Amino acid sequence: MITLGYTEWKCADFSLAETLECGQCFRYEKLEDDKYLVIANKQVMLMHQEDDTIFFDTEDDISFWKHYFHGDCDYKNIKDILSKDDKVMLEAISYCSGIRLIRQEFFETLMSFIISQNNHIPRIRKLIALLSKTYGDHIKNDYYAFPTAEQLKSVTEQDYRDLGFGFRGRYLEDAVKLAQTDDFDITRLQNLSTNELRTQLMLICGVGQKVADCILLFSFGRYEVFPCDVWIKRVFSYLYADNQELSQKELLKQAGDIFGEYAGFAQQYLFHYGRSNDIGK
DNA sequence: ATCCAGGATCTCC
DNA sequence: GGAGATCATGGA
Repeated sequence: MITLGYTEWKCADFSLAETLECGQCFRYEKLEDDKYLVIANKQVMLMHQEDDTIFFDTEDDISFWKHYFHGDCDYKNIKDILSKDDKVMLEAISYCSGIRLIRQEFFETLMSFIISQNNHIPRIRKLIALLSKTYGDHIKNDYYAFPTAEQLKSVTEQDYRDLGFGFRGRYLEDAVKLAQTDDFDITRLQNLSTNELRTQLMLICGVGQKVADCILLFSFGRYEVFPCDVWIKRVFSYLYADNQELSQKELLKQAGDIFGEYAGFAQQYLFHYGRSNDIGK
């Protein structure tokens, strides 16, 4: 394949590496020369970064990718607000100041974070790639689009188990079934309040509050939610609660009081900073 | 080898 | 409605 040229995108407050590798997204590969291959929107895109410019290996329109990487959001303003009078957050943000919250497709996010529960990130990525290769559309080389709910409609719990999804097979089957009902019509979901949407998502067997909150944050742009997983429990307790163990309810209340409408951004900075430095472990 | 993972559910009380 | 066991699997 002959590469005709790149399309450049200059974007401040953006690190491609941090954004892809901070745990919010599972469909990328790091290649040599610090180039990244990202699969989304039924396409495989090669990209790399030089200073504050991203180079996309295409001459086509890249408006999808600008939207995908939350290009219309002023991160400097958010970081200033979060780090004002908060030395802990200032430290976390300086560690990974280029994280952006990726806008991911709903069904893929739903399935991916069901798969994520009680699982390691490298294995999550492997299972998602396997699911895509088994049921998704071929794109090119060994890359496959994430399957649609329609493509998964007759896949059974046992099929998932045979592929290595373990106890999550039952959850995945239920998620596909419900995702195809009118109640899960994407336009209807988008018009729900955050609390209504969370309640709706948690009707799926296998979707608890943490998975629902990841979907709210990564797919519906509900930036006030604060997904609370084992790492956030450790990191937040250590950095903000004098290392005392907080119940999830108490932690969410405190995080909401401190970070307000930008809690989701704060969560990403804390998660990546804490996990990369083994904070609280 | 043994522990544990971007949890949720089920089963007790 | 809160604590504890259980769930599959493989990476570290």
